[in-house]
Amino acid sequence: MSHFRCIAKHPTISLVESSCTSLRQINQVHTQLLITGLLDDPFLHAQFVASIALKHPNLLDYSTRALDQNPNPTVFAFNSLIRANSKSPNPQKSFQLYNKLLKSGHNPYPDNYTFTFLVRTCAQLLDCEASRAVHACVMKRGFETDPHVQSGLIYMYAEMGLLGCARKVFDEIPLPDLVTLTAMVTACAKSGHVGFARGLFDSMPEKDPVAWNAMISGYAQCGQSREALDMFNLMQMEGVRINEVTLVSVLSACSHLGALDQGRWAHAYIGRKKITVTVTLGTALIDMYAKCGDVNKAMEVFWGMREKNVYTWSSAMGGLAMNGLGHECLELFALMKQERVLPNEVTFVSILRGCSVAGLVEEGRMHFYSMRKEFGLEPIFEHYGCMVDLYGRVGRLNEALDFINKMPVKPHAGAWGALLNACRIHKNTKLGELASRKIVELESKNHGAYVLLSNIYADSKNWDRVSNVRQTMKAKGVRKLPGCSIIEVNGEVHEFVVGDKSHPRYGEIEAKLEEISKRLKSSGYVANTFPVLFDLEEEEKEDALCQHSERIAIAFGLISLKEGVPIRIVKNLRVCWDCHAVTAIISDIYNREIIVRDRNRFHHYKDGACSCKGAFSYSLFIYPLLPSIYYLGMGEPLRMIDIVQKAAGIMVHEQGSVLVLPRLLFQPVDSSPR
DNA sequence: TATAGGACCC
Repeated sequence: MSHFRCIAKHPTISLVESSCTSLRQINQVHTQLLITGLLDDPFLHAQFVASIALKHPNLLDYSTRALDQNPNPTVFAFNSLIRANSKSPNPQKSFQLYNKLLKSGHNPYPDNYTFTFLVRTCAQLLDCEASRAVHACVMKRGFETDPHVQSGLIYMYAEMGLLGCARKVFDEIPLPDLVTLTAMVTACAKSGHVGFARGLFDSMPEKDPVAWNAMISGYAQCGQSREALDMFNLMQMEGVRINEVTLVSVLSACSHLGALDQGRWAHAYIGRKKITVTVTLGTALIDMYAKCGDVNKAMEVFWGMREKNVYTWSSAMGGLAMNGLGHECLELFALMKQERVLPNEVTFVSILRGCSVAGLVEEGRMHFYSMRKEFGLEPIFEHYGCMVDLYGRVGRLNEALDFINKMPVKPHAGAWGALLNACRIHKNTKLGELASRKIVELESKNHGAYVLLSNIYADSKNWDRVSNVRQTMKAKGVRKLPGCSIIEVNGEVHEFVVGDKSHPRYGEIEAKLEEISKRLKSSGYVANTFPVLFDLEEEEKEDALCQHSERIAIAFGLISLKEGVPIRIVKNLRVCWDCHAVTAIISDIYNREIIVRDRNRFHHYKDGACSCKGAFSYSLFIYPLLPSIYYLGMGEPLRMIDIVQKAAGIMVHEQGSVLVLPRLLFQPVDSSPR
């Protein structure tokens, strides 16, 4: 049998890897190998075990059993199984395999590979004790000088948040090489010390694509998306080879920034360089397009993908829900079930959000209960929050409260937040007080809870209490996050904060803001001076001219983008009511499409209307009045300009009686994604 | 066989 050692892979093994997709086919090959006695060869046996373990992670039991079918399994066979298990839902099993390896007596001893995989298991489990034990074994067996083991240990400690330990391993390496340096760069970035990671990266005498990718994904994961893109540009300038991993990180950064141009460029690059669109890369593309507001393109990518997994489906469904297309999201779920792709927890978050934006309470309930019954998935906080939102938004406040009280886990701030928001919409002061008290108990610095509560008091003209809330906030040092908007112009990302005057073109921006203000006035717009909406950003306004970050960004978009090019803005907070109204009017008077992504959804403004419909009121920290007036007394959208004037009238005269209309009246303004 | 390894909800 020794001749098998001379060839890279036995043809039968190649068969397992390439064409065996079903258990039945693998069984056939397996039987063949058993009958012919080929499995008695330890080398071939190891190849067989390894190929099943790594290519078919869902058949781990099968490959584990196959390990026993050779009396002298090699350490390679053990290592492959340990590796496969470290990535599985039950990583502990790799420890059992390690014990088995130690007990198997004769030739196989753990080697450096064994430990690089065991270390991954520890990182997966976040088990400090196991980590220390594994590190001790590494020392005992003398592998502490192996660069791969070293970098594995660095990775392990970083994953556990023990950067000090990672550092210690690193410092003991006399001459760190590319691999260990890269591991340390990753460790620093993962622990949030991305600046330090960069310093280390810059000090590296040589850098390969892996090192560059580590740095880019480090920035992307720390939320420093702009730096990630800068790094990517630098990487290109240096002529470093760009691969799939690079592009996934880049697309992820684009998603966070809403940098559609850069994302499109990356997509075109993939096409130009004929890079294979794998499931991961395709999913990253879908996510990018959806989060940049181009849901049509996201779906185009989705339909074009041959292979789709649960990530792909969840991503597309989440994108549809986020863009207000709840019915389409549910349709997609039906299709997903038809294709027999098993949903996971994340899929259900998308489904429930879809139900929420479409106002489908019963359907949402049905899906929520089917999670456990049909799919054995335990609901997590997000799902409970979605359910409270589902009941609350249509005014079924008691059911929402009931739902919270019956939660098998301690209700989190998000669940109470959804209720509080519903109380604001439906003017339930008493329940609103309860909800906000609960939130503050859980998160004493949750500014959203204070803002919403004060809005509820303001609705009932209880000004004393409004100022009480404001005082409490001051006393407790609760501050609102500064609003910040970004806009991409010619592939460059510009960032504006409230009252920002730092931009080099601020002079032009200011002139544009004044012009906008004038044109708004002449179109009949009355500036939002209603005391009803207590908006903390109000305090930060510097003059009569609205200085909210998205307005500055819009003004900049108007002066710097060609006519007809949609203005795309990404905001870190929710858009406020006034900006929402104003943006719609700007879209009309400047005949410009404006797309704003706020904290968790999209607003597509066109010809004076916004696509968000009722979805404007979503969870915590929102200004939910608009949708109620949006469709007032009509089956179809009013022009924004009318709405604003109407709203002004209504709000001035009848603050307490703005009606929330049944969701059935909401007509989609958007086109269908397909 | 290993270092980067990424995508869906947060």
